[in-house]
Amino acid sequence: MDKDKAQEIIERNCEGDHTQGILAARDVMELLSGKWKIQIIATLSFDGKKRFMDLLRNVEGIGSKMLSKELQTLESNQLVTRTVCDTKPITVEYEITEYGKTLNALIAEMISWGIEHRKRIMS
Amino acid sequence: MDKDKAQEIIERNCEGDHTQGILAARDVMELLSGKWKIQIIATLSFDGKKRFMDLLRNVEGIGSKMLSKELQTLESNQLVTRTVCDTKPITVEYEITEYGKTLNALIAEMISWGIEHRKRIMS
DNA sequence: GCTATCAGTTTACTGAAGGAAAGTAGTTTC
DNA sequence: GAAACTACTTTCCTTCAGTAAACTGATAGC
Repeated sequence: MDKDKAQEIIERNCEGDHTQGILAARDVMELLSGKWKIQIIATLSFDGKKRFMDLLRNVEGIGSKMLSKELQTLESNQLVTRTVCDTKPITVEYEITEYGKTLNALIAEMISWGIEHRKRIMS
Repeated sequence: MDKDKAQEIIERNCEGDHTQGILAARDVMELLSGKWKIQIIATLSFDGKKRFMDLLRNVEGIGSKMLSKELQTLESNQLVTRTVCDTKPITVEYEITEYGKTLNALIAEMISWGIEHRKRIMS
């Protein structure tokens, strides 16, 4: 999203009733709420498909209970897909969906703002 | 942020170690965590400065304890300013800072994604 | 004196988030 | 037959986010 478009969205929300916009932003926060969802989505976005154990190792600090729960809600929101592979022992692959990829711009915005924020905090 | 820049950020994170990016995104989620911060920031961004009671009325559903607590953390993060006015009875004005305004692009991105998401959920 | 407004604080409670560790179930390797 | 790997699930526990309602203390109007 370019700066003019961002400004346009903000301005559209400034005239009169901006309940819808705020509700929409709130939905997004809820969808991505908690300590892990962004990390899981980002990992799958950056590295491509991964198995359960790979995620357990790559998403630093998460436990199996949390990972399993978070993956379920991400799947129910159609942000990732789950594929059982007929290997021995069975493995399960998780991959980000096309829809999940539409979050890239938002995540990129978070990363760039977050990095600037870190710089500000440090100094 | 335009699409190319978003893509560039994502790609930069894809090569090798992307811990910093994920940590930065996590920071942002933490900074904006909870049910109210985005709503408060958005209200102050859209409508300009507001007093405590105005916010209590405008941020739908919030109670005075939460509002007071959230405003304190937003102030400590330099996203809003608090100004006591020498009126009778005293009033306090909250206003978004220049720094807080740099969140506009992120909030706009959330709103636009959220609105598309709502459309998808409805149909 | 009674009520109301302003900007909160205090107390007491509930429910959800999250962590640690053990258990389940199938398969393969030693 | 024991251990190890796969992908979880279950149980138990603690901490924190959030809510409701009462209270504070100053001022102002009726």
